Amino acid sequence: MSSHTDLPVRVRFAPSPTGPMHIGGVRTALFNWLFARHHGGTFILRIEDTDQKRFDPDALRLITDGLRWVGLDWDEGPEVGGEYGPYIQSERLQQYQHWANWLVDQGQAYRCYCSPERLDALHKQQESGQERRGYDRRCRDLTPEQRDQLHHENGGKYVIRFKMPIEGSTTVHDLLRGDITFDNDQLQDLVLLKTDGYPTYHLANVVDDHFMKISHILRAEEWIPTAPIHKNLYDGFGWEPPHFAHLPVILNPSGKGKLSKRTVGFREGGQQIPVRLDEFEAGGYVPEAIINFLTNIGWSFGDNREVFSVQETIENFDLSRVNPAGGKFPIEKLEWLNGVYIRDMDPVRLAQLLKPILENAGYEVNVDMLLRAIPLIRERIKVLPDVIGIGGLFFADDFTPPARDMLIQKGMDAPRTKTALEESLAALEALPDFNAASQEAVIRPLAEKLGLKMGQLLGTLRAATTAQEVSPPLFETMDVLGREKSLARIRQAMAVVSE
RNA sequence: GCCCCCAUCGUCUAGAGGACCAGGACGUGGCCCUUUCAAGGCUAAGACUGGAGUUCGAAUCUCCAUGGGGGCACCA
Repeated sequence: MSSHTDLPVRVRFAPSPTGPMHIGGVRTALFNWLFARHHGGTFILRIEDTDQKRFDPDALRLITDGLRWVGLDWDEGPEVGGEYGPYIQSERLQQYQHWANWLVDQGQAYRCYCSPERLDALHKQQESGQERRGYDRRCRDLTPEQRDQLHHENGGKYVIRFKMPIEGSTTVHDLLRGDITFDNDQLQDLVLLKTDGYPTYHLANVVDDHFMKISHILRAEEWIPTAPIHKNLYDGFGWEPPHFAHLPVILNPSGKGKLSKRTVGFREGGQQIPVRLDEFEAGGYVPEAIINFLTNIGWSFGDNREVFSVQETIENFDLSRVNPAGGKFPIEKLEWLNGVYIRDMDPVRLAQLLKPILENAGYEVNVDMLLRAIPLIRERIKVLPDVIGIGGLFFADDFTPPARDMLIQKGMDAPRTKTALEESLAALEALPDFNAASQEAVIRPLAEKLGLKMGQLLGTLRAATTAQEVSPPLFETMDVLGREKSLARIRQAMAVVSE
């Protein structure tokens, strides 16, 4: 065990409840979870609802449902409790207020009376010129008289800002990248406590990570610039900071920038790709494929394998195999992997997943028949909804026969097609046992007798019984369909060709 | 504008100084199988961003350039 895991491993996934789960968030959660499970540690879910403006009351449920759907269970957090709770930040406000004021008392933080309007004006001015961005520290060194005056002018409203060191530099150790050093004059006097009494992310994060005894912070790369800020906060409190590792971001597959729900990615051809976890679910991706896929972005198994179970991933997971470089979202690979998992899935479970999709498409689903059809259709399905196009034929009660063009194969005409159908019908009707093997035994010789190529005869029959250009093989299809339906469809086809 | 991170086939990646004329996977092309479509098997094309160093030796170390990404809120 490496030195950074000497302490009990406690990691957290700390989403903000502002909307649906994003696939990038799922990846962050997954890596935390894998790390915890590998080290026999604790995986904590913490809800960072400190922004009242962006709060979405549905988001908590979307997060917990999403995590459960992909199989990421948490040991402490909402719904499960734990001894370091509460795990929802809005229920911990006194904590943050206490520690913000503690810093003020220590002279490490100060009350700032600058209005949002003044700050806006300041930022606008900075953006148009060459000046340094950020707060100008106007309230950092006020005299008691100035402070009293501003306090009155503002009706007692203020925020608490941290006194960032101005000189020197701050070095943060990242487990994936080594030391990262920032000049302190680049750091801001960030707000710790807002006017409404809520903490900012920075304060809440540091206080909670400390009191929840978080050992490792595994978060996305976009947080690197806040690491020195947090380091200084830990120093200010006199607390030992956790270990940091910043995970690479997932980039848009074709567009620019990171994959986000705000800049949705588009595949070649303008097709939209899923970004939110519920979109993946609706799109017919299965959880184990999504998990396997996500582990292959930014991490690799160690040998040349691409397909492996969650259990194997847990056994193998190691931060040293995380690739610090960000990468694009390889959606084609997920489609392939999804197909792999569908082909490998327990038929009963696959049937459970497929049934509602077929029903939503208007089919009445007989589960026995679905179970028998699954071996025929599963290897033709990449995403679950593909079942409609490839397997709907088994459940069509009022079957619509194919058009003449589909029935009449290459090199054939209507009369010959009609003859072929009639002869086939007669041969099939005479079968005492209607199964794939017996059908094949009479149809194959029939092709020769009629002077047709195998592809022509079978093509016509396949069109007749499936009405699909693409379908499972003929004999197995008729076998599952049964004598009655198969023969009825051939008769329907004869009528079409006779017209 | 300033700061930070990253850099191997189209894409996801293996590679932690000699084992690399760089391996795997997806995708793409070809062939085989074949009643369509898949699945499967075989196969082909395809990359170390550039330049200086260090070294007997560099995809691997250092620096610079370039490119890509992230950040600079009373959002997280």
